[in-house]
Formats: sequence, C-alpha cells, structure tokens
Amino acid sequence: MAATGRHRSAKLKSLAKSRSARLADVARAAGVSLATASRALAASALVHSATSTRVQEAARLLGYVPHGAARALASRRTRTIGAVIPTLDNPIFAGSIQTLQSRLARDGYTLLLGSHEYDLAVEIKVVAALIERGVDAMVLVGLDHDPHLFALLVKAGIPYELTWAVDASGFHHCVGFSNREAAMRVAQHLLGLGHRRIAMVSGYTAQNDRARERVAGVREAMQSRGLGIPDDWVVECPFSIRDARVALQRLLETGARPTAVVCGNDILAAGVLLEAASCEIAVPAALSVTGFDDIDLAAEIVPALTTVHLPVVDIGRLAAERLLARLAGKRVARVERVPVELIARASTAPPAAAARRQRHNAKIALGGAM
Amino acid sequence: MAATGRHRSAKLKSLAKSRSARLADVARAAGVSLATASRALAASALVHSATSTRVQEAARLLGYVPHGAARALASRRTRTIGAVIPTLDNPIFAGSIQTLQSRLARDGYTLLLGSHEYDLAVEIKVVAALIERGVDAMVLVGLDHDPHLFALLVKAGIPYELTWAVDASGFHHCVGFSNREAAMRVAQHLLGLGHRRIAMVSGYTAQNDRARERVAGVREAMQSRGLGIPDDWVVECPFSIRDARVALQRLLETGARPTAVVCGNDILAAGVLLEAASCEIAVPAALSVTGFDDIDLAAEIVPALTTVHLPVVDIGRLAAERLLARLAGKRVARVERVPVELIARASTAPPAAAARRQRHNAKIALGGAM
DNA sequence: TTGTACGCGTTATCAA
DNA sequence: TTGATAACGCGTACAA
Repeated sequence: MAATGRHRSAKLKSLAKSRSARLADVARAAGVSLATASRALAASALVHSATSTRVQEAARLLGYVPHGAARALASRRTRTIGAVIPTLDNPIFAGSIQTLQSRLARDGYTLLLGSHEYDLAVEIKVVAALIERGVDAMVLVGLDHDPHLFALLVKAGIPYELTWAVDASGFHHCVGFSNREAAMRVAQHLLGLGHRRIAMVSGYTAQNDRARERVAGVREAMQSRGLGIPDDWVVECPFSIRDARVALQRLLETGARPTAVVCGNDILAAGVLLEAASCEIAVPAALSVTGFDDIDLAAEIVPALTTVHLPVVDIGRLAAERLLARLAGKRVARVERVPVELIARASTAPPAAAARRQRHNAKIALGGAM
Repeated sequence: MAATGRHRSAKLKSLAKSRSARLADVARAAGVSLATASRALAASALVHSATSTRVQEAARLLGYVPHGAARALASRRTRTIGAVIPTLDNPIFAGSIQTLQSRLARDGYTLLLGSHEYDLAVEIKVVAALIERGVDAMVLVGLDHDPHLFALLVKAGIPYELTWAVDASGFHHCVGFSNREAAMRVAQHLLGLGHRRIAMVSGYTAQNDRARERVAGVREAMQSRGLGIPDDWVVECPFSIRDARVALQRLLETGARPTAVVCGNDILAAGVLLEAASCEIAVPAALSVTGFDDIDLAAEIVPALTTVHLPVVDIGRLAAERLLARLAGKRVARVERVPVELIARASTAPPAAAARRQRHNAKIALGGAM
C-alpha cells in the first residue's frame, strides 16, 4: 500500500504509518539533532537530563527500535558473541551455553551459536561464518582446532576464550581445568582401592584433546605405579549410551577381564552400567565403573556413579565475564582454572580379590590384637 | 603502530597492512567497479564469467571477508534467524536446536539463540532483543506467549514458526503435533491394559501449553470412560530427576495408591522409575510408568520406558526449511504436523488385580474350551 | 555486461 | 551541552 522508500516526499513518509521509526524521527519529535538523540539514548553523561528525558519519551512514544546493523556499521561492534561447541547433545555443553547466553544477555549481548559435531573442518567454517557476522568475541571448546583458526581470529582482531581445558603454554586465554590431572585422580582412586586391571571406554580421541588427555591421565597414573593398559583395553566410541554398551561388550570379549572401567564421560559410564546389569555383572562387586562430568543422572542412576564433578555453570559464566571484561578494555589473567572434584559414589569398590584379602587381613588383625 | 582510521591519507592506508580488505580493494585489484565486484561475489548471472573469476580470485588473494553489518544495512536482511526456547537443559530442545542450526548453516544462515527458563516475561524481552538484532525470521516453542509478542513480530514484519505444538485456530505458522492427542494415546494404552487408577507427574502447566495439554489429554481419555483423576494425583514439579522422585513420594503419601503414573516427559519418568526402585515398588508389576519424548535414556533404562516418540530432528529441520522457503518467497502450509508414536516398552503392564483376573480367566477358558 | 551514484540508520568527530 | 556532517561498507536502481 504505502510507498516504501522509493518516494522520498517527507509528507508521504509521515503518512506511511507502517514504516518503523528511526532515530531521525525521534530527534525531530524531541526537537533535537540526530547527534543529541543518539547520545541521549546511549545514556551518555554529556546530555542535559531534561533533553535526555524528552528524547527517551519521544522514543517510547514512537516505539523506536534501534537498527542493529546500522549501529554495528557505525560503531564497529555488534554486541554479539559467538560460541562454537562440539554438540548440544551433551548436558555439559548445553548447560554451559545456557549460562553463557543468560550472562551475556544481562549485559545486552546476544549469543550466536554454532556446532560442529566433533569435526574440526566444520568448526573452522562455522568460525569464519561468525567472523563475517561480526561477532565481537568468541568462545571455543578445548585446545584442538584447525591450525588456521587462530590466524583467522587474530587477523579479525577478535578476542576469544578456550573452555573446558587449560592451555599449558599459557598462550591462549582459557577457562577450564586439566583433563589429564582430573583423570589421574580417577585412576588414583581406583588404584587406591586396589585395582590393577583397569580398562577404558573413551570418546574418539583423534580431534578431541579433552578425551585424549583423560586417557593419557589414566595411563600416566598407572605408569607411575609400574602398571599399564593393554591397547585393546582402551575402546573408543561415540558419546552415546548405546555405543557404550557395545564398547563394554568388546572389552569383555578380549578374554582377560578388567576389575574396573574408567569412562570418558557419564553418558558412556551410564551405558557401561546398564550393559553390566544386563550381563549380570555386579557393579561394584565384580566391576567398578567411573564417569566424568557429574551430569544429573550420575547421582541418581543405580548404582550411583563415581565421577568427576565439573563446574558447568561456572565455566559458562566465567567465559562470559572474562570476555565482557576484555571487551570493556580490562585485563584478565590469561588462564583461569576452575576446581574439579572427584565424587566417590557407589559404582566403585575394592576389586573382589582385594576385598577378600582385606577381610582376611581384618580377621587376622582382630584375632591378634584383641 | 599503523594508523587506524583517523588519518585518511590514501598512501598511509595502503601501507596499513593490518586493515582488512573491503569490497573496494577487491574491485580495484580486479580492475572493475564496486558494483561489478559486488555482483560477481553474489554469483549474479549478470556478470561475464571471466570478470567473475577475476573478482573471485582477487577476493581470495586479499582474504576478503564481507562486512555483515554493511551488507545487512544495504540489503535489509541479516541472514540470521533467531530461536527462543524454554531451556537447553532438555535433550529434545537441544537436539532440535542442533538440527535447526546445521540446516540453517547449510543455506548460509546463522542462528541467534535465546532461552527463557519457562518465564514468558523473559521470553518477550529476548524476542525484542533479537528483533533489534535484525533477525530475518524467528522460531518459538509452543503456543503460550506474552500477548504482545506476536504484535512485536508482526510490526517488525518478521516471519516465525511455532514448534512442538499445533495451533488449533490455524492462525500461526507451526510445525508440531497435538500434545493432547498424544497424551490421550498414552492414557488409552494404560486403560487398555486395565488401569483405572492413574496419577500424573507433570511439569508446571501455568505458562506451558505442552504440559497443560498433556494433562488435559489424559483427563479427557479417562473422562470418556467415565473415570477421573483426583486433584492431588496430579503433581507438578520442575523437569528434573530429583524433583520427580520427590513428586512420586508426595503421590504415594496421598493414601490410596495409583496403579499407573503418567509422566510429562522422560526425565520425570526416569525420576519416578528410580524412586520406585529405591522404594522397592516393582515396575511394572506393582506400578506402571510412562514417559514422553523418547530421549536416548528411555530405551536403555531398566525397565525400558513406555513413552511417546517425538521426531526431534524433523521438527528442527522442518522449522528451518519452512522458514527458508518463506524467506525465499515461497508459500508453505500454515500447519505442518509431524507424526508421533507410542512406544510400548517394559515399564507398563496390566495392573496387579487385572493380571490376577486375566490369569484366572485364562484358566477358566482353558478348562472350558479345551 | 558494466559503471555511477545514492541510500541504508547509526555513531563519532569536530566546531560552536 | 548541542549541532552539522562525515564516515561506516555494501547493494542496487538506473544509466550507459
């Protein structure tokens, strides 16, 4: 119906009721210049409070909504932050993105989301797309990335935070923890219980530093006791309950049976627990099982899962706050470590042999001392 | 180091090696005008293929990245789509967002994500923020929204799709299914098994049409058999395993015990199953339990959960494709229904009394007929 | 098929 | 404290 911009008559324009108001309309209504209107709405201190309220009022009356693209073009920032994660199909990433998004929204920032399903070739394309969208900053997961990815970010002058891991070199800004040390603690817990025959069910380690470091951590803890893990006792599979069940089957087919299975995350551990149950392998009596992440299910499943608690919410919040601080020109420590904690629950116990030995020793002790 | 825009000398500018290339640079390098360069990169048919390749090459050499904001300002579209969901802390939303995002990315669109944690007052603010960001279209969940929300979208001329439900009035574009009918099917399954005493554990229904319709569906199915549900047999709680456990406890405290519990989703059902196990209530012998959604866990938990399978991936994909089609000027059916399916697994069985009766009848039948 | 020139709606600079 | 005006980088109607 109404003319839509090709006709430039001021009178027509004021009649085209559907055209949404822009800053010029607000300025005219408030009887000030464009510049003053802009400053008033930006809550700049340089404007007289009377004019400021007049402008605010005019904006409210006209239902003025700033035009993001125009603002971005002029100010050279979009108030938009990109996050690229492996997948949303994992409660820890979903939870941390959730927090990231709410925290950013509080400061007027919006989250642009991308995911790559554990394919780093996809990841760099997603990153490029977000850069083109003009994100002011970016959140990534882990240390493994396409070699050109950081060059892209640096060239575009985009600050970024790596999450869920810490960069040993201290070169990248990051907020996370040492996956290796956390995994070592899991292994030490099992070693302390008397386990010597430990197997693993892990996610694919090829393009995933977190998974790789968790395997390395278990290996390292065992090596320091002169122990090792046979290659066919480290089974890699996708992060799903079903795949983990198959993985346990493969593990059990290797002949010799482990007394404990360390899993790369709680999803895998849930699969191992369920498969053990359906094979009538008692957990923890005949097999100890550990997870990683401490998702909700871990505490509720039977038997409750021994796992490593990760501060999912803190990671999202800290990533947001560190980026907001940096965008505001503040300095932050390059590396921010968050605490992780081993939660010992019912899925781990001394191995059967050790349990017998312990009972035996206890009897002797009782008989001797008392 | 280098001058950063305050100095406008062309010579200085060409020396400031870090300034990223813009279209003018590409055009100059290729020896064409701005317009031709623009068209060549837009893969317009109007350009000679030789010039086109020349421009592409120049762009590649210069590492040219289009400026999203400038492009958006000139073209009046951002190639960005907003999605606002209740929470990512639910595998069905996470999964469907995942698909939505990948499908959009395939067509060069990026996803702007917001969530509101089941608070519609928050939702409308998030929507307003996305509109200001200039999203070309929007995806929402369900039918319950702030009354002003649609006005906002219409005024901004933004197409949208409602998901996970169908609008009975046929007014809104939507892709989903009837939550009421799906819930009726669950109830009919239980009624068919012989259950008459059915209770419910539901999410909060106040601002959530999906939850409300599921409760209504069960009530409707029972009423058509002259049955009902006492008010204290419909317990509402947050969507978490822990809260569902508490809900079942409250249900059992009401004195009379139901023979079946219909849960608003699989998370709640998992909580009910786990709590029943820890109370030594045999499922399904002493209590039947149903879920809704068919998340991964449903098929794996013991006993495997009878639930309604929802096509999570299809909903995300269809929402994306319908929106892309509409943005391309094509027409799509206002309402797109996706099929849902009752999956009967091990968590449901005839109630104990009915089971006794059935065995009894079977004996008589055997004795009489053979 | 290509080029010219204007407009997109803001912010920021500079002068008043 | 305010105003005039020049960017910001690109798309596209129109002319050539």
